[in-house]
Amino acid sequence: MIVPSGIGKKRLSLLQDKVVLHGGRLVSSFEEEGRLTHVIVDDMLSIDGFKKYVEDEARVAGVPVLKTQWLSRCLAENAIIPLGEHQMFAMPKICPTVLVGTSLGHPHEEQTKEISINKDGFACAHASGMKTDNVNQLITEELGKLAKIYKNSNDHWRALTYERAINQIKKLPKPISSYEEAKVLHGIGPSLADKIWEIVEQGKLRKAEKLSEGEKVRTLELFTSIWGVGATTAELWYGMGLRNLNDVKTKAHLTHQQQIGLKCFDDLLERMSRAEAGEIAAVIRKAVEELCPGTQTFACGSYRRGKSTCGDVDVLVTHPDGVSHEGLFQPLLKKLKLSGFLTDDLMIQEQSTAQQKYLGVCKLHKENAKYRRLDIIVMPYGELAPALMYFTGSAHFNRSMRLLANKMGMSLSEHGLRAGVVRQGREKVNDGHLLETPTEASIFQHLGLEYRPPEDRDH
DNA sequence: TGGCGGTACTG
DNA sequence: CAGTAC
DNA sequence: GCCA
Repeated sequence: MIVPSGIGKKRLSLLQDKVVLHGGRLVSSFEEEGRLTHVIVDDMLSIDGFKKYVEDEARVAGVPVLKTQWLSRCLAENAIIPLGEHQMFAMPKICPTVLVGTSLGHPHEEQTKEISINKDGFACAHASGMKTDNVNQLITEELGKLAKIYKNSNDHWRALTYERAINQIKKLPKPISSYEEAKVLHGIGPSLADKIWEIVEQGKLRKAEKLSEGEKVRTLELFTSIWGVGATTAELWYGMGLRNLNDVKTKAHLTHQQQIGLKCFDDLLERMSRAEAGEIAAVIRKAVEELCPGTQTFACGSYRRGKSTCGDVDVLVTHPDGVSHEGLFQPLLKKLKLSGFLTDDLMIQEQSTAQQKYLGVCKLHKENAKYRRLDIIVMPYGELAPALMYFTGSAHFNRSMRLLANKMGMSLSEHGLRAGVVRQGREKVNDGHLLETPTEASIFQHLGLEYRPPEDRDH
C-alpha cells in the first residue's frame, strides 16, 4: 500500500506502475481483500497523519511502514531489501511470530528461524528461496547458452554480466514481454534487452543457435567440461587440432587433475540426489567423530541451501574447543582413503600442516555407486561463521556480499570480516581490523542486511 | 574509463 | 606467474 | 556487457 499523502502525483503513479511491472500488487486502504505486507509513506508523514489516512488500524497492525526510498531501492535492485533505517514505524503487532526448528546440524543461530506473517507481497520479494517456477525459462536458457560460450572462450567478464542478468530474470514472478520491461532491470542494458526482445519475439536467439553449431564452440565446451580444463587450455588444445576426448587422451599433456577429470568424466557431469549427498556427508561425519569426538561437520553448498540435487558435496569440519581441528586433516584423509571411500585427490596440500582445503573424488560403498566430487575444508572454530557462509554460497551470493562489504570499506573472506580496510586502487594500504562474527547472522548485521537463511542464498 | 570476490592450490 | 577452482 |  502506498499512502499518497505528500508524494507528488507524478511520482506516485510512477512508483505504482513500477510496482506492478515488477509483479507487485497494490493494495488500497479500502480494499478488504488481499494481505498487506508493506506500507509506503512519504518521509515527512507523521504518525498522526498516517493514522488519519488509515481508518482501520487492525489492517496495518504489525506491518512495517517504510519510506519511499526503500521502495525505490527495491525496484532498482529487484529484491526486497532489508527494512533497516527505511522503516519509520509499525503499528502494534497483533499477530505473534512463529518459531520453527530445523533439523540439520546448523549452529545455534539457525536452529530456529522466524517466520513472520507478512512475508510475500509483491513478488519482487522472492528472495530466491520461494519455490516459484521460473516463468522466463526460455529467456534464461537462451542467455545461458551465450553465457557459457563466452565463459569457455575466456570472455569471462561478459559471461559474468550474462549470469547476473539471468539471476535477475529468474527472480521475476511475471514473464517479460517487452524490451522496456527487460531494460528497466538492474544489470540489463541495451544489448541484453535486445536479445531478450528477440527471444520473446522469435522464441530463440539466432546468435546462440549459430554459434552452437560451430565446431569450435562445441569442442571448447566439451574440453572445459573436463575438471581442471579451463578456457585457456581448451583453446590451446583446439589450436593443436584436438577435437574429441580420445584426441585429448592420446595427444595432450594432461595434468594429474585432468587425468582424473577424464577418468570420471561421465559421472562428474551428473548431479546426485540430495539423499546421496547426505549419505556422503554422513560418512565423513562418522570418520571425524571416530578420530576426534566432539568435532563438528556441516554439509554446506547446495545441500545446505536445500536443493533437491547436488553437483558436489561440501563438508566443513571444525572443533568447538578451537584447537582440536589442527592436524586433523591428514589422519582424516588417510582414514577415508583406507576405507576406499576417497578414490582420487584433485587438490591436496600434503606437506603443509596448514592445509585447509581438500578437493577430491569419492564413491559410496554400494552397487552402482558413481564417482562424486567432494570438497572438505577444516577451519578453526573462530572462523566458523564466515567459513560456513563462504562454503554455503552460492557463488553469486558470495560475490554480492563481498561487493557490498567493499562498498562499506570492509572486506569479507572465508576467514572473517574486516572493517576499516583502505584500498588504493587494488592494493590494500590498510588491512583494517577483524570484526567479531560469532554467527552468520552477525555478518549480515555488520553489513546492515537482514538475515537470509541458506535456502534464500541462490542469488 | 576502470572495475567486476577473495582466496587456495598446481605446475 | 598463469590457470583453475571454490 | 553493464555500471558508477
